[in-house]
Amino acid sequence: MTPGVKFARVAEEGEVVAPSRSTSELRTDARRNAAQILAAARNVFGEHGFSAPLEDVAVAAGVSKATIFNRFGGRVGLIEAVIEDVVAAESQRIIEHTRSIPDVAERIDHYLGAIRDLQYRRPAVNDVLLQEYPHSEQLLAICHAAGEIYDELVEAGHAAGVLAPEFTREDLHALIVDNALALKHGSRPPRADYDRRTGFILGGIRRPAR
Amino acid sequence: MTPGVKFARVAEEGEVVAPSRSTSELRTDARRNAAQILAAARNVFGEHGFSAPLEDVAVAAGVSKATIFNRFGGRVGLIEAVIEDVVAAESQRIIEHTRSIPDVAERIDHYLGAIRDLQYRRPAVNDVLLQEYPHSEQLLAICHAAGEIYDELVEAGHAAGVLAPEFTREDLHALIVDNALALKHGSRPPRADYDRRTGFILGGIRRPAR
DNA sequence: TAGAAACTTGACTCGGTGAGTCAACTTATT
DNA sequence: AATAAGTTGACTCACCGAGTCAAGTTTCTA
Repeated sequence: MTPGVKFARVAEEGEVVAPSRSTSELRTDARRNAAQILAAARNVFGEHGFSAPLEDVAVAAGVSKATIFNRFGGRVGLIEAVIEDVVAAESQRIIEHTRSIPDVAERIDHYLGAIRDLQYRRPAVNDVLLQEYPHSEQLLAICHAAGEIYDELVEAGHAAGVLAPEFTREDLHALIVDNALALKHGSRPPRADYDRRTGFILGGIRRPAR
Repeated sequence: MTPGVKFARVAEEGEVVAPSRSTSELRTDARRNAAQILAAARNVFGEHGFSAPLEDVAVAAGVSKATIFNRFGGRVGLIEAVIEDVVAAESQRIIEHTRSIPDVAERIDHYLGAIRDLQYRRPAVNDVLLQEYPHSEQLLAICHAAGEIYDELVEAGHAAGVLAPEFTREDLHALIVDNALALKHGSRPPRADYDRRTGFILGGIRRPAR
């Protein structure tokens, strides 16, 4: 294959074009390497964020860095291939669960706690929040979903009188982004301290139910 | 003069050694340049923090970068020459004023507001907080003073029951450091938003007086 | 006012890090 | 075993500001 931009796509189940040999045109060793790279990327990106050196991913996959370029065209392609597993799925789950909580105050408490938990456990989430990486479809979808829940929570919170009336959706966003910056550039505090601080934040923006 | 580590000290008033020609051994052009560099450094560091390129300081001073090395030996020397004006004086003033407030709750509110104000106006403060620059005497003095007032405020706040009982001095430090990180690496919000958020933070850690 | 020392500076080198490339080699496939 | 696909070690490149130095300029002194 001519090396260059036209790198092969990794097998995805429902291959639309070329029905025969459905899963792939790749040679078996190449397919195996691609799978290993994906697995390694999920681990390494999940643990260290999307700015982790590709070299690290390669080593974890037992493969050379060049192979990542052959298969995925570089960092951007690799991120796109794993972002769903590393970030999108979990954040979607949080949003859904949040929506399923009937009590408004609890809903707010839950969302902030869950997001902050995710930020703590998955640095890659912070990379997404800080928009450090290229705007792919998934990225936009995630951000859109987040923007929606911000609005819902803030509006419902005001209506129910359980949120400080002057608290805006921008404040909520800032809260989360500032935390992303602190986690990304600072030292991560012990979990107990972090959770206690989550409590203080909530205490500052919530109001006791009427 | 042989260039190298033994760069000339800029004239300080009370020259202890060499009483004759008290203010300086420097040639007049060198003295003028040094003054311009100091002025430029106060501006540039004050506005962009201590990590601003020395090139920028040089340009602002109407001088070449090499001259900064001749006079101050590099970034560290230059920071030491201006840190008092850029950071130490103002933070000392805040601490003193804070101590002069009789009411504990007001004292806490004032300190947090004033520190956050300083962080917003003077990025260099954040560089100091984040310990990004060499540990000079002044640095240590500033940090020591800050540590003291943390303890005082938290202890007094607990005693008076105006601070959440589980709030620690580490929490206070984290609050301030996280804000430093957000300001340094993120986008600075409009002032009104920033101040509103200061209010939320206080609301989360304070308790109404008995 | 000339000679010497002090001072300045443009144009360099350097350093550390990680992205991205490619010619030569290896392996699967037919 | 021929061929094309795939892999890789070793490279270049870019970045970006710190720090250096030989050559030129200014001040000082006598």
